[in-house]
Amino acid sequence: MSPKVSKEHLEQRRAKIVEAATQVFIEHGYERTTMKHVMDAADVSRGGLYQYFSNKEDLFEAILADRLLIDVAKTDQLLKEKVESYWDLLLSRIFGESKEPSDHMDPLAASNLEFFITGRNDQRRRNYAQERYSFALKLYANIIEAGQQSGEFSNKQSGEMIARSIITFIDGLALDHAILPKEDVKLKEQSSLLIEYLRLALEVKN
Amino acid sequence: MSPKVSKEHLEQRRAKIVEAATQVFIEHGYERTTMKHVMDAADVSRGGLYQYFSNKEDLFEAILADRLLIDVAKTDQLLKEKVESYWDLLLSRIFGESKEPSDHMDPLAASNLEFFITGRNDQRRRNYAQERYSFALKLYANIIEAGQQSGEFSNKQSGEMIARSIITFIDGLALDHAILPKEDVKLKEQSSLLIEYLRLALEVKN
Amino acid sequence: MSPKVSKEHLEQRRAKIVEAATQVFIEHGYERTTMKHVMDAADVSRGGLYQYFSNKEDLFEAILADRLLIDVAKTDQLLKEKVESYWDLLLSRIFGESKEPSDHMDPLAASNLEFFITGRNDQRRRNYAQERYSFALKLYANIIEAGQQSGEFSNKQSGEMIARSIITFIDGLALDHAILPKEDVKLKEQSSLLIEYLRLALEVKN
Amino acid sequence: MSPKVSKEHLEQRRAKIVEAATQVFIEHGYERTTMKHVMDAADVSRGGLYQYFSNKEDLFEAILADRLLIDVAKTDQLLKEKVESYWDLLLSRIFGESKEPSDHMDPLAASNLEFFITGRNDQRRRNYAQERYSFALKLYANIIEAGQQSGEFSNKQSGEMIARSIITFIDGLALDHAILPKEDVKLKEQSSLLIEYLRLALEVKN
DNA sequence: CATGAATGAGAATTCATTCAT
DNA sequence: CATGAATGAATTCTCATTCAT
Repeated sequence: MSPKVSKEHLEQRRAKIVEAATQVFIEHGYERTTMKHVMDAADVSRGGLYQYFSNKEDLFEAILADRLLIDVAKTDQLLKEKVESYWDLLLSRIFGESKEPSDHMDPLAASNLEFFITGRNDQRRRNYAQERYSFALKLYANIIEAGQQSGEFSNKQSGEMIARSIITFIDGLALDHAILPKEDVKLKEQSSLLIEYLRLALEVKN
Repeated sequence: MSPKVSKEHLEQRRAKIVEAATQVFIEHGYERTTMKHVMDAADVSRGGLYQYFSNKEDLFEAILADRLLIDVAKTDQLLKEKVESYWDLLLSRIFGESKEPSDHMDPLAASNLEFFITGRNDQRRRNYAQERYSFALKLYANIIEAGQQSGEFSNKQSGEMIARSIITFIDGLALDHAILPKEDVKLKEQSSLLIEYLRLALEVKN
Repeated sequence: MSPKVSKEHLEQRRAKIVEAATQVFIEHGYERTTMKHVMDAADVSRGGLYQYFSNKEDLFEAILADRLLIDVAKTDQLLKEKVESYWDLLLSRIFGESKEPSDHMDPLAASNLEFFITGRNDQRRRNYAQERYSFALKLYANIIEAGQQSGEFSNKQSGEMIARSIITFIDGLALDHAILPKEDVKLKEQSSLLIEYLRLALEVKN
Repeated sequence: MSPKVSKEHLEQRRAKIVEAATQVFIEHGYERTTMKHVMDAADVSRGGLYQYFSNKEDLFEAILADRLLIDVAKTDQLLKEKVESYWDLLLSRIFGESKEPSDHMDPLAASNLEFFITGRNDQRRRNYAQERYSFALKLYANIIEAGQQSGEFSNKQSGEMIARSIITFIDGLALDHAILPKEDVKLKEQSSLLIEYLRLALEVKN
């Protein structure tokens, strides 16, 4: 009994839904998008949608997981390519390849925050949030601690705490960016301040 | 001519609703609380509730406004009492009277963020968010700039940008505190890092 | 124990409510006006309003009754003044003093129809409707029959049936006038047709 | 790809709702019927009902549209069959196949009037009313004008105005029939008067 | 597997009427 | 008498989820 449809076909269909749903979530936010929105955007039937994702939460988590995978892949490549300096590595981790502050932010970030904040009383969601947090924390902390051991960074501050404060600040930026007009957040300038701070805190040589 | 009930009674009733609603919002968050929740908690009838607040948004904004008033009053008093050093003033503005990092956070903060983030596509809500942001920004910026002019703080960094980054970081803390278990946010430690950073950025003497 | 307030005062108050309510009913129609609308327009308190009229239906009926009284008074005067010809009498009864078709209609007529048609399943309302119908019928019929007896009108058609058809046609006009744009109803022209018809049916000499 | 249920099934279901709703509207009138009434009568769930009709207004308009279609079909057939005399055509248009006054009236007529009269301040409803009026007007006017051109009717009166007055009178009849007891309206007799009038106005030969 | 019709719990809001002061 | 706060029944509409075909 071979499956009626190929695995690729299923994968394609799923990918199409994920992509369409991402756009919908970006546009309407997590709470306000309905399964109907997704159905229409992905051109799937109700039943079809539920075949792949058993509810809105599941769908959103799938999007997050997919993106995490991509993110991890990027980081892995980063680690392979450029280890000239941990400082550069840290910057590219924070700001992407350009290693420079930009006035752009992941368009899904707002819905992301929304997802976790509206679900903060739900244990499942809390666990998921924590998992993701731990993951990100480890990522930053590893880089910083490696830099400290190599002597590139100072040991004055705990690497983990610096990592935490990076995440906190970026979360704050994402939040304000979601809520306020661009003129108010000054994404770029604030990012520069963050770099400035890190340079001081880590006593980066150069 | 003679009103049925005294003005105080009305105020009391309103206050009772506001208080009860605050607890409900703290417990369930903004999106998840329903007017029914509030009715039950405040022991008011449906109609009674709607007499005072014409919908959930209105009710929540009333709570925010009430709290802002209290906050402003506190700040005013602060300004009258202690102007020994702008550094102290800034700290008491950030952490309250104790001027010290604590592991406690305004319990309504989470719903607050939720309110603004789920309503980020609503113009009315955006305006409201911006208004509140501007208000807070001015508050911090004024203190910092006064400190700079007095020579207590360095001019190296723009006072306004520092003010912005304080807000961003605090927002990030509130967000993470809402979502993650206490052990992860390390409110107190991160607050200390913030102080450390400000000390560096403002080149506070002492 | 003399009453605390004079009877005139009460009458004035009542009249004020009736007048304001009339305007409100004209503007919003019967179903759509709320007691709140009336309260605001008449500048009375809720309780005050209910003191005079125990509900919306009662209020509306009071308005109708008041207007009927005025109408009856006018007719009485008509009868005293001008009995030169029953034809003239009939016309002034239908079109008012001018005895001529006009493009204007009692502004309350629409709410009137609405009142009776939405309440057509209510026995009380039906009775009231019938009462008013009988009254109007008698009015027209009396004039026509008197004209027939005087020889001014022909006996070919039953006076009562003509009276009925006058009412029916006027009701139809009121209805169409309420619903359709002025251009479509052609109130004046249709009224002229009615006269034309009556002239034929009654074989009016002149 | 394969739809769950046949198109016929959907049509049947829709038809069932329309039919049930028609009965409900006849019984309670437009304003007084609630979607719950319809749900119960049609044995549909709330969601099911809203799947087909997005609100009460939509539902009612659907009923009207369905009936208009039937009406148009009947007229078309009429036109094909009997063009012996325009007079007969006119009568069958007014009174149906029997061409004779009857003491019966479309049971939905009352709700129909109610629908338009309670919605007279709503632009959408007004447009709809006008559209329907224009349609009916053209229908009558066409017949009369054709009769005038053929010489069967006199040109003395404008065909369009006669058409208007027919509609006005029928509307009046429907109104009175909705509100008053049968004994008062005398539908049959008044219809005869209408015929009499038309015969005079059009100077019908025979 | 895919479809989309059907379900029904639940939330918001309105308003006539009552009644304590 | 007058006031207007309080009540709560009633209604509309939405949407996640199920399930027969």
